[in-house]
Amino acid sequence: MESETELVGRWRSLATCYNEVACHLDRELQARHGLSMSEFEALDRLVGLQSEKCRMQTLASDMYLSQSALSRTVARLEKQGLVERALCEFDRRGVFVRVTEHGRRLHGEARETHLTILGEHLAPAAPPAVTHV
Amino acid sequence: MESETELVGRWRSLATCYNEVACHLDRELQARHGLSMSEFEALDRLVGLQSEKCRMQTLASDMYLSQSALSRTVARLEKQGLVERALCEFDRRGVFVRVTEHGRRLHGEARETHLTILGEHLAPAAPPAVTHV
DNA sequence: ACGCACAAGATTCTGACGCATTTAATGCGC
DNA sequence: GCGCATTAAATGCGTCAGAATCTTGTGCGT
Repeated sequence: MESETELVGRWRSLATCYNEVACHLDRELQARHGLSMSEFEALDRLVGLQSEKCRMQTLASDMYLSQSALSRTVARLEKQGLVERALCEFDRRGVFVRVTEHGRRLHGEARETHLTILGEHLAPAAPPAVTHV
Repeated sequence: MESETELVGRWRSLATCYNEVACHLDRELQARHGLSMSEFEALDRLVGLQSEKCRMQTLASDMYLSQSALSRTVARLEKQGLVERALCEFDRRGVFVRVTEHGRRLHGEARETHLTILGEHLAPAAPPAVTHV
């Protein structure tokens, strides 16, 4: 069993750590590639897929984004020419999202930044020998 | 050294975990006490202080909030009668924030919810082997 | 073929944040 | 005492997220 104080402490460090990384990630991705964190993540997941197309829904549930937020995120990506929306011919309610060549290229560049930032700001918390402060 | 994949994996689980907890926290605090996460945190820190008053600045730097966000958060809390702003007589630029009785009472109630949610959603994520989903 | 319940996305509305700017007060040099 | 750089906090503005709502399309029952 764990004391309430420890529980709260764990939560606070988790939050601090997350915010720290998220903040740097967002700032750098924006500065160097003009991408927000959500935009990068969407791109990242799309590129990581086997199939080249993906339904909106699928993406939304994978990412921690509401359906409406994803819709707008994809809209922004589309406006930048990084992804394309394509209607599904079999079920015209459905919308497929596909990364464009430009999107792939930008993702490749942004991935470097992403990894760098993670390395810099996430690493120190890593070691399994948890010297719990 | 750690593989890139692991690094990204660690980041994703950190993010998922944080979002999971934050989402539940926010939802429950809002539903049961009408407080947002930032509002609760501000209240929590204020109540936890030795002295009963605190400068805006101090609060802002403790919390992961920008100065402007804090200003607005305190404004909301004030509107609900949970805190009061008071001018500092020695440095009239400064503003003190103080929890009201009402604020203390609500904080006491919300703290229970806070702890419950943390217990439910933070605890299981502790082990380093994060079995995602 | 028609109607109706339901599903996928888009859209609208509201609220919060960050950035940049503004207002007001301090204190330092002269 | 008077200007000027600096600091504390507030505020206008643009952007983004979530909730609720709207639109369009599907598929089933008759």
